[in-house]
Amino acid sequence: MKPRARRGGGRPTIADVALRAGVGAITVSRALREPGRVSPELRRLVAAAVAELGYVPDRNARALASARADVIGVLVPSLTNSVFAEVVRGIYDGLGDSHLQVQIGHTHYSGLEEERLLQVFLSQRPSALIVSGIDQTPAARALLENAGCPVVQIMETGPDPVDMMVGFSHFEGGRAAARHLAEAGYRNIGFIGARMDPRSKRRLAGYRAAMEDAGIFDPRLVTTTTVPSSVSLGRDLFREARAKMPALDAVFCNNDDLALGVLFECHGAGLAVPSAVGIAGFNDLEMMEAAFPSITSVRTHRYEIGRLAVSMARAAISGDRPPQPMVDIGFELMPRESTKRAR
Amino acid sequence: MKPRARRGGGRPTIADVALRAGVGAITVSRALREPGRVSPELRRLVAAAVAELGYVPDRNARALASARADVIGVLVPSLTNSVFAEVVRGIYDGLGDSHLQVQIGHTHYSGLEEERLLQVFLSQRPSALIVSGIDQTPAARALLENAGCPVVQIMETGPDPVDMMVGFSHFEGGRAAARHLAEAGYRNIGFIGARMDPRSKRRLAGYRAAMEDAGIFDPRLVTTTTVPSSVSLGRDLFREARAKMPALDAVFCNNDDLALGVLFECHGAGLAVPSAVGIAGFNDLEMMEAAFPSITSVRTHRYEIGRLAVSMARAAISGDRPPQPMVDIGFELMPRESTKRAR
DNA sequence: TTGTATGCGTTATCAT
DNA sequence: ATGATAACGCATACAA
Repeated sequence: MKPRARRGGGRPTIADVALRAGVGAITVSRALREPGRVSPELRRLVAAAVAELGYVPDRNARALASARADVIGVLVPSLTNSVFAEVVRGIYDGLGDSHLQVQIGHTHYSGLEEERLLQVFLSQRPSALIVSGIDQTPAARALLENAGCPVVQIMETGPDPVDMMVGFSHFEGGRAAARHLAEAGYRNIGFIGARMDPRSKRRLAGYRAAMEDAGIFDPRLVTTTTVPSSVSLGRDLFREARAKMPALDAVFCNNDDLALGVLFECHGAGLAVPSAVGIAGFNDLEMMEAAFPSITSVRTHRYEIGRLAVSMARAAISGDRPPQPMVDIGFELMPRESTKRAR
Repeated sequence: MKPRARRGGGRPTIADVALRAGVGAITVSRALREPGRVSPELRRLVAAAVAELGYVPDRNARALASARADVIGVLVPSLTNSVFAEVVRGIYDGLGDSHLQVQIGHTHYSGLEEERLLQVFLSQRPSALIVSGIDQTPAARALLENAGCPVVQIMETGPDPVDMMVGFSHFEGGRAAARHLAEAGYRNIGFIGARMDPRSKRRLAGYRAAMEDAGIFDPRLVTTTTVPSSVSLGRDLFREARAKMPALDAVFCNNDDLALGVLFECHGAGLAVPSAVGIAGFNDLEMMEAAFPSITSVRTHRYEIGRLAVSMARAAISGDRPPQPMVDIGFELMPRESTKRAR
């Protein structure tokens, strides 16, 4: 039977390299993936042949043969949330010179969407999976447990990790912020929250705990909505909160966007910050320090979470799982002008 | 010879489906990809078998066999820049129900890094490529021209597209902002710019053109740095600009982060906005409208650019290239309080 | 340490 | 419209 024309684009294959180097194809394969298992001499020959031919391994063929794609799947709620944008930056940076590729999926804060994306991702047999939060649906949880690859849950800590975990306690973060406001001398400290995803709810719980500790909790101090967060929403919610509780003299905001909105609303309404109104945010975006007055916030280590998640995943892929499968990376209260109340 | 155990994870394959449906494997393949070429009857049989077995096609095998991955490569400077985060959101949304996956690469504003990523991406034979800007290195340009897949350049318009293009004129955007400030009655209108990537430079050129038209250009009005943009940098640059030109009565900022910084610096220094200082930004982030006073900006249609780029790419993949390979999506000047100078 | 034979799951080619 | 067969390029299993 007559040999057919090659279907591929004529790119050099591993066989071409092997021929050129005068070795077997498998030796080329090994020299590229596990250089330690090939003699230095052959390794050199292979490297030379690769360079001369401009050989680039075909990822698709590799994935098919090994039943494993060099892909790390990442599930985040949204990339326009700059907090997750920074997590993703940390993830990319954590990749370093590995041949791993990142595949990002947006859950849009939906557990069902997370489930669906998990199915899609899993169908490619990723090398590892990074998912946001600890509130997966039971189905998603089952998928993760049977993923057959390392899994890292990020942004939060909690009991019962699927596999590995890097994050911090949003409850404690919320509590620290509220406690700070109370200690600064504010008495009617409101909570303003948008979107109210699970992490926001835990911040609210932390706020409540601190308020109850100080004996100054009042449910009317809490103003939330499921609407996505924005600066203008911060203005709106603050107006709403003040209408409900005119005595309000401070607010802890769900996140920094809202806090910025509150600051602008105060400017607009002629309310002095921090003397008439204290403001605290969450996440400590860069602008908090630059605002006038500068805004108190809870710094979260988003970039580091991304980096660490990848490094744990890579370790697990390599077979040496981190001794510490669960890392609480903490947070840091950043007290600033916006909560310096004159007593 | 004895049959070996299956290497794969035991997932049903196309052969299993074919057996179950009582058809050939290729018919299953076709029924899934080009239903129109399979008789309705067999199509039904195949669909049933797929459902019963829970068959999911193996992307890797598909990519290997067809020499084409269902991946659309996207190259952006950075994801922490919220402008590009929104572009990417548009891209994902534009995917709709297609089976395409997105692969994102960060060039970090480096032409060389863009070249490198292009090599990596190309090695997977993507279905399409979306790249940012029009300032590719000659090598990158050559790679794109020989990519063998549709290419969309985004964010800018310009002569000589590689293939397709969606964007707007940064020159005209900069010119419109500067002209607006001049028409508002400001005389000593500064330009503040960070990073100064090619697009920023074109905005600067637009600013200069408008200033020269008005006969009020002075090189000392321009303050730039290659440092990445941030709110605090906006404060610093504005201080620097004022030190250089005490008569400064307005600034057009490279982007909204800087503009916000200028606003805060004015607040801190007791400079009234817009009466003492006019401020205009670029991109029109959500917070511009919510700021106090609200900040004039040039609205750019980032999300739409992402959506459109994908829809053009998808059309080209399907063989029907858009009649209009080059789309200028425009921009919109958003005049606000920050430039309402009392004459 | 190196090589041989074989399989990975799918699609392109060609024939019917 | 449907099917048989041969790639696709690489990695696994096993032998040497």
